[in-house]
Amino acid sequence: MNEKLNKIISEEFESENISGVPKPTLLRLPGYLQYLVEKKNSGTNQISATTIGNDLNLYYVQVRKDLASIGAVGKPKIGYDIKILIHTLVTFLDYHNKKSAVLVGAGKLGRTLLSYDGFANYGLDIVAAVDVNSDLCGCKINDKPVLRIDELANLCTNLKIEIGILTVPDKNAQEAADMLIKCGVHAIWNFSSVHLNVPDDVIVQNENMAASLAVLSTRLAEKMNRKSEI
Amino acid sequence: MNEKLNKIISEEFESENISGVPKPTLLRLPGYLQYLVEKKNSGTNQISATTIGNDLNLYYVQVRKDLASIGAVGKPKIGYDIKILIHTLVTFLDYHNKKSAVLVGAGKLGRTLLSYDGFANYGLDIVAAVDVNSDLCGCKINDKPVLRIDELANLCTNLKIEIGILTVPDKNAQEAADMLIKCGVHAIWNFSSVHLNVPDDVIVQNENMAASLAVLSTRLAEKMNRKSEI
DNA sequence: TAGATTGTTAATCGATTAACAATC
DNA sequence: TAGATTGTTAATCGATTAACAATC
Repeated sequence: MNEKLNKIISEEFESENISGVPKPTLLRLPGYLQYLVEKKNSGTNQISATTIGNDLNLYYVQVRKDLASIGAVGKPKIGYDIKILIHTLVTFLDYHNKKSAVLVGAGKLGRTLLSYDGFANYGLDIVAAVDVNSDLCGCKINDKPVLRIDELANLCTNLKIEIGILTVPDKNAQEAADMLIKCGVHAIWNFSSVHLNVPDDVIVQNENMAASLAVLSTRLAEKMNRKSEI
Repeated sequence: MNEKLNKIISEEFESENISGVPKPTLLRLPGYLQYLVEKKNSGTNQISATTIGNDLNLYYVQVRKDLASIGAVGKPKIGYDIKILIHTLVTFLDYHNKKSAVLVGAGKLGRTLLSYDGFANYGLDIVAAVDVNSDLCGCKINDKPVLRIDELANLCTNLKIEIGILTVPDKNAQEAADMLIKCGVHAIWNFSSVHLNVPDDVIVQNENMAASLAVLSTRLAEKMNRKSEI
């Protein structure tokens, strides 16, 4: 009994099956989209799972499964209509739908993200940034105002901000997250490397560069090891 | 037969069990380390898997499994010695070992990464950057020289660069990757959003912000949907 | 001692892979 | 028609979860 209770208590919010699609599948979808757009631009109209798999180094059965899971339909012998497939992906990934975001922490990383216009392709619209450092405030970066942190609440309610992008130093991350949540933000894209404690109904997506680097390091160390053994 | 051949051909290089540790486990390890260092700094000497699990919203059995998989040993009733545990993690993640890296593409993102000193904690040493834009070259960013791209080969051989960090625009990513590989780099940390085609013995780690954002978007859309249903 | 906690072995669950029928 | 390709159902594989014995 205690086992089970403990399990429930510590259950991670991170739901595995998002919109009925396995998380690994979801993570591959943007890759398909990116690839398909490129293919379409170079004049391709139809494409088979086999071709996609070959080009992206994925097993073609998996590609087919992934595409089937978001409702894409192809024709035997022909493959998928690339235009329809792109539309299916964009719709599923909700890139059509504009989502407003505020960025907290206008340091180097924050300003870099502010300057990047590519997010629009993913339906993400960073409307403004806030920072504790008043020296940074008042200016505009890439047409987006950097505001004083005490304007966060107004900003969020007036502009119906759904997403907070967290680019503050680690030591301020939890505090900043708490503020965002108090302001009614539904989701946090966390670029700090600390684990955030948030209520169950708030979504946290970690952009975990340390984790990514750890995988790289470990694989590299293993490779060099193998090499020196030979 | 054809099935199997095809499988082998399209097999992704990305090995799942790195150093005998499942990939999901490996991805959690940096989180443990980060947390434990913080705990140690606030005076904790021993810690149990239960406590770690509670604080990081993980099931405590999983924490124990993860720690066991890298050879950490604890004492019943007491838990793990935090100092030893940190050492075990750092050693496993190869953070002690300095790895030289060169950054290709000194645009906004590239310069941001150059300016970030935190990588040293992970054993990553960015020694220099290169760029095609000669206006950017010659200067130093965070004490790291930005060089002309034709100096890449010399740089790599002279300084025994193992890792290439790719922060060029998508359209130049494959070409830049090819150059890095020709220069003998063993691993590429890819910040572009294109799939790189590389030889089997080159490690690619994708820092896939688009994928991360896709997960966020989809979870958010789902949440808002649920909400509007009520 | 008693009970919290580790470590290990078994059961479950989910994703990938395989096999095969349907079809343009 | 023949064969490439899709879509579906079953088998395999691996990670998580559960159960329990060992122990400080």
